[in-house]
Amino acid sequence: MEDDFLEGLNPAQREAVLATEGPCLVVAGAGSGKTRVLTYRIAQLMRQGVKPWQIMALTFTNKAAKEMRERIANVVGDSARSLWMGTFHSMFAKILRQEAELLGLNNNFSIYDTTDSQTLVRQIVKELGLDPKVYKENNVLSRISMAKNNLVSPAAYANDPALVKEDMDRKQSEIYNIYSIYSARCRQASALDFDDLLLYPNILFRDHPERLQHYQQKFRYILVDEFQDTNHAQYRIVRQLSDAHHNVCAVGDDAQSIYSFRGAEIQNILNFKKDYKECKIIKLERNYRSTKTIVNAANSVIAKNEKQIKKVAFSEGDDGERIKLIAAYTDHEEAFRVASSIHDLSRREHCKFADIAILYRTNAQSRALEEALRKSNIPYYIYSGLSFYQRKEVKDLLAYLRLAVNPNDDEALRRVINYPARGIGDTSLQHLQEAANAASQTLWHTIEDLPVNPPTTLKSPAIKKMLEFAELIRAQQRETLKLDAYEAAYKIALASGMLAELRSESNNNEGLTRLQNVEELLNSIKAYVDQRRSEGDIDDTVGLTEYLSNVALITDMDSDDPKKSDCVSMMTVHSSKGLEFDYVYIVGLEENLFPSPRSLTDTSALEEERRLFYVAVTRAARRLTISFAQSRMQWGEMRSNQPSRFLKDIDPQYIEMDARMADGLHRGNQQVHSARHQAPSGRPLRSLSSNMRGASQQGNRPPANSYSSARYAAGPALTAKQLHANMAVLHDRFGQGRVLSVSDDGQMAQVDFGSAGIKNLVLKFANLRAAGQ
DNA sequence: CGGCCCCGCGTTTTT
DNA sequence: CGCGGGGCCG
Repeated sequence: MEDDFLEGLNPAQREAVLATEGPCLVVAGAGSGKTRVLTYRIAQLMRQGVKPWQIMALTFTNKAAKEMRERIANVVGDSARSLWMGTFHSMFAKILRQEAELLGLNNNFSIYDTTDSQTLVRQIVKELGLDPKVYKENNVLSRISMAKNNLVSPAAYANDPALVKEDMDRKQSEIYNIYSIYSARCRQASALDFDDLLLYPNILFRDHPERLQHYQQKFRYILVDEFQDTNHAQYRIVRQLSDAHHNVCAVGDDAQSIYSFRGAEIQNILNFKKDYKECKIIKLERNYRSTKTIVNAANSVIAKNEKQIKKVAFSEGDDGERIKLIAAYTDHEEAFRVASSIHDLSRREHCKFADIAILYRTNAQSRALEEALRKSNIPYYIYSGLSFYQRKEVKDLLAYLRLAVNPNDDEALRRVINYPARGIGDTSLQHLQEAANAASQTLWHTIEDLPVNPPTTLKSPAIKKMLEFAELIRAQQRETLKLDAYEAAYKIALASGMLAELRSESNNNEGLTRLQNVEELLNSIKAYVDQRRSEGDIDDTVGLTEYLSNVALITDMDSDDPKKSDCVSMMTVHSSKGLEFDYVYIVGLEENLFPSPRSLTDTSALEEERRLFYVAVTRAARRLTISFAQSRMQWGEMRSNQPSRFLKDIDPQYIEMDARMADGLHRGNQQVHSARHQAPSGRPLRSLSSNMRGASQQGNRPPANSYSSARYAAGPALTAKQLHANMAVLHDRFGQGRVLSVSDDGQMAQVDFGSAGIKNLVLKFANLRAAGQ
């Protein structure tokens, strides 16, 4: 077994696994077995006797962390659980909760998501009487974010002539002021935004050297995945933490750096060898994913970029087919020809839909494609921008939960103080906010203070309603202490009136979906509680605080993969990073779309767009098809565009032309090389055979580990009336059980599931069925 | 206070 | 075209 350990790794991979001491940069091209190297490297460390809690492995997505943890567990077993492995944000949120006191934070701090931050900025802009058109929240927020990423405090911002001048030039001279108020408000509310989760560790290390030293000693080995995507704050954290032992391993691919608009700095990977003088550089250049054609074509594209680490990706696979081009007149036609091609692929080559992906530059492009796939009865799955956790009804319930844990969370309070409607309108809320601002207090404090200190602006009915609301929240706070997260959440959903409100609106499809989403959220909380309990590392209740600190950093990108439901995957190129598919369609290769219009004036932005295209191309394992349309519906009008310059970047020997293009029917595509042409692939769509299920799913997916399958299980769910003690029942997850008792109100039942334990189930969601003999 | 309508605006988005 | 926010009216 010991000897087998490194078997199946190529020399470069092996070197990367074994170079455990000292700084090390692993330049890992697309499909080069990067996760494998990281996994083995960690296993190797543990074989050398390093304890799992001395290793910190940082990723950018929960998904990547989860995948790696599972793979490591396969090699080293249970001890993988003690690794510090996760996203930058979740690892440092955990550390910040431990160090809260030193930083003047509350350890039950809330985490503001982007929407919370936006609302807060909008609110501040309004309060300052500034023009919201000049101070658009995303604009302002990206300035604030930039400042935080670069560790620039509000005071330092105001005193930085360069920053001030930039703002003056853009006629946004008040940004420093908004930033300052924004920070103060977050602090008051005991809330950290995403950037704070990276900023505060830096503050901790700066102001409390003994804590820095502590963590330097603790984390003897640090690994960072996707290093090309680190921003300055993350870079500083890694830099400082590794300063004692110098055991830092950065893994990444500069060619796949596509998040500069979020503050990622490609320089961090490009300069790594300057920053860590004695570092080893290992290049993983063999691509195990794609055909020679695809790898070579991708190389020819990326070669057009100036800024990069020189490397030669190569494939030992088949030559494979040349890249297919589809030239369409309109986006509509493009979509139908892609659908037709997918249909052929499935029928002639019997490939699975799950092995097919359609990638686009912008989410808006999915519409036409959806229509075409639906009409062709091709099942598809859209990785939508709007995640489950961003839906209003889900955020509303989460806001109640946040309040129960941290009532000073002003954004949460603002969100639900009048939902369901309890007669506290905008004006009252505004007056409350003014009073709060005058006293430099949170909304919650101000409400609690109302009996002693009522602002003259608030009328007594409004005050009464606010106090009632406060009592509701206090009651939840008290309850919460005794209950697990699921029980607490369910109580809150009931007591707040949310469930009643949603039920009353569930007579149409939309309303029903909202209700179901909330039920789904409750289910997922239950699943979370159960899972944590089954892991056994939580002895007593898994409370709301625990749950909330996790949920804030989760997106449903992390949950299930569409591969298991055999659907064509549709997503933006950005979301496709890290994934692979046998058959890939990249659509919309047109100027002003891909590359995007904003990138055209700036070389480095254009290089990033090219890297984005490189990412798209390298998702394909076996066959790549690229399409573009002469004109498309954009913002309600037809616009025409030239084929993308990136098509010209592909070495023509790897391209096979669409018949129609080769015939010269297409005008304005002189930039695209002609090539030997083949039989036409753009046959018109006929009505397609329809024994496939056209069950397209979209958006609105349940979170991971949810019981979503329960709803589709056979047999009607049992109601309280049908249940009696000792009755045998079936549960989708716990299996067969025996009813012990039903609660008086008929809402809950206690069921003994034998080895799975005795569970208190809420009948409405438990979906119990009679155990058939 | 709350609902409805109209206007403005519109990349990408791991956390 | 489709969404969200602000304004206006009941």
